[in-house]
Amino acid sequence: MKNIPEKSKYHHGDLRTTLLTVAGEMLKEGGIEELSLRKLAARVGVSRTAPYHHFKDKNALLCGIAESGFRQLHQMNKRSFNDEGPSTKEKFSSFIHEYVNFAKANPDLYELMFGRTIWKQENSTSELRDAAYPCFQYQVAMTREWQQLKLLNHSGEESALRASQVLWGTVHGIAKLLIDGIYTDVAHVEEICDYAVDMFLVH
Amino acid sequence: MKNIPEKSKYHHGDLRTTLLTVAGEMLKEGGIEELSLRKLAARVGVSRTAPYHHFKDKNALLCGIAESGFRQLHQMNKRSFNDEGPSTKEKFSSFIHEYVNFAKANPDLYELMFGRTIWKQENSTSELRDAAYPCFQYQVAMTREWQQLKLLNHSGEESALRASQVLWGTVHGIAKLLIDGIYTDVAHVEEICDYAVDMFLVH
DNA sequence: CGACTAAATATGACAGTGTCAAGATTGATT
DNA sequence: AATCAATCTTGACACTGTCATATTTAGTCG
Repeated sequence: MKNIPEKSKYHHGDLRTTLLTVAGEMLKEGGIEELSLRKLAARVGVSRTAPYHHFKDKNALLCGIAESGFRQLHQMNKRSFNDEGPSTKEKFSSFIHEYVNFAKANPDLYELMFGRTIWKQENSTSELRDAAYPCFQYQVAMTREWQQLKLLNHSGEESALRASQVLWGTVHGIAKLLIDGIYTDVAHVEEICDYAVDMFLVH
Repeated sequence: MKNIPEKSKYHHGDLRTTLLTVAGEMLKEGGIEELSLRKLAARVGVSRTAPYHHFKDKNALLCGIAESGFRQLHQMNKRSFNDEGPSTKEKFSSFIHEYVNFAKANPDLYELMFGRTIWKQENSTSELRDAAYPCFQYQVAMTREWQQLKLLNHSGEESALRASQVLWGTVHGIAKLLIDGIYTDVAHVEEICDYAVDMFLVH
């Protein structure tokens, strides 16, 4: 059993978790560009290379942070979708709003989760993919149900995968435009989301 | 003395343009992470700090590259929208497809154009904004026309701005998910775009 | 309990980055 | 012909990620 040491200075005991936590804090404070391994190590009170015994490289650490982000997002979607209270239509609207608001509330985490940094050219850890793919698939499952209930505007043959790719594209795009600073009127996010919902619903 | 074979010229003559061109090439070849000022300078055959007489810093150079990207994109939209041949519905479909294919064909340029690198925290040059904003506004104008022709699915009060924000969000999101390596099936882009078009059209 | 091993941490080093300060060279203007 | 501002170079600095190597500690086994 590992007990959290209080005075032991050489061996930290729980460095991996601490690194992830503190790195998450730094991400929230100063964005990805302020997050360097050296600053992180200094803040945790450890040498510059100590993190390398818990993460293969910086990319692996970033994957670790993103991993927890995907678990959060997945859980948020599940909780919302399984809520017995609201109607299906309301839950569809909630999905759009909550997704965008998640990105708005955690801009740097979202940026990391979906940025090319960790996804491009085989950078993604298998652990990251294990957290992300179920999250993606859940969105397809939700879309399938909305589709079967004839909620979504569409003609021709239905495809839950294609529809979810479009829906996801929409929320992702809106979120990205917001947090990258291109949409400057953050105040109108809800209006944009409402409009998106209205454009997708069948009338 | 220092005699560079062929033509030894201390003053380059057109360094600013050359830097933008070569930087664009390097961006296309190895992505943004391979584009460093020092490598650029070396490739152009100039000292590391020479670029600083033409661009305030690296960010200004990146803004310059993105600038031409926005002019390209704007022109593409204009040409497509003013084409007399196809129907309005077909032009709406073209917009979606062409936008996503532009991003697919120039992934790193697109990434740069819409990335937080140049937009976040007052990084954007005024010249960049002068190129980008008209491009954005043109998309609103196109959307307004589609809306007035009752092409787009929607109930309630219409807003060209809101609709264009949603449409733009959709194409931007699909493009981003593609070029960031999250959608791995690049082969199905056209299908996704077709599906998006179908979801937005009124039936 | 002591010895040994493997895990965890530290130090030094290296190549790479953006960018500033100060000096060198040049083309154009006076 | 002399001057001057624009242009380019060299040197330097503080960062960064990461490797090789040495040091310390925790856990295990005899």
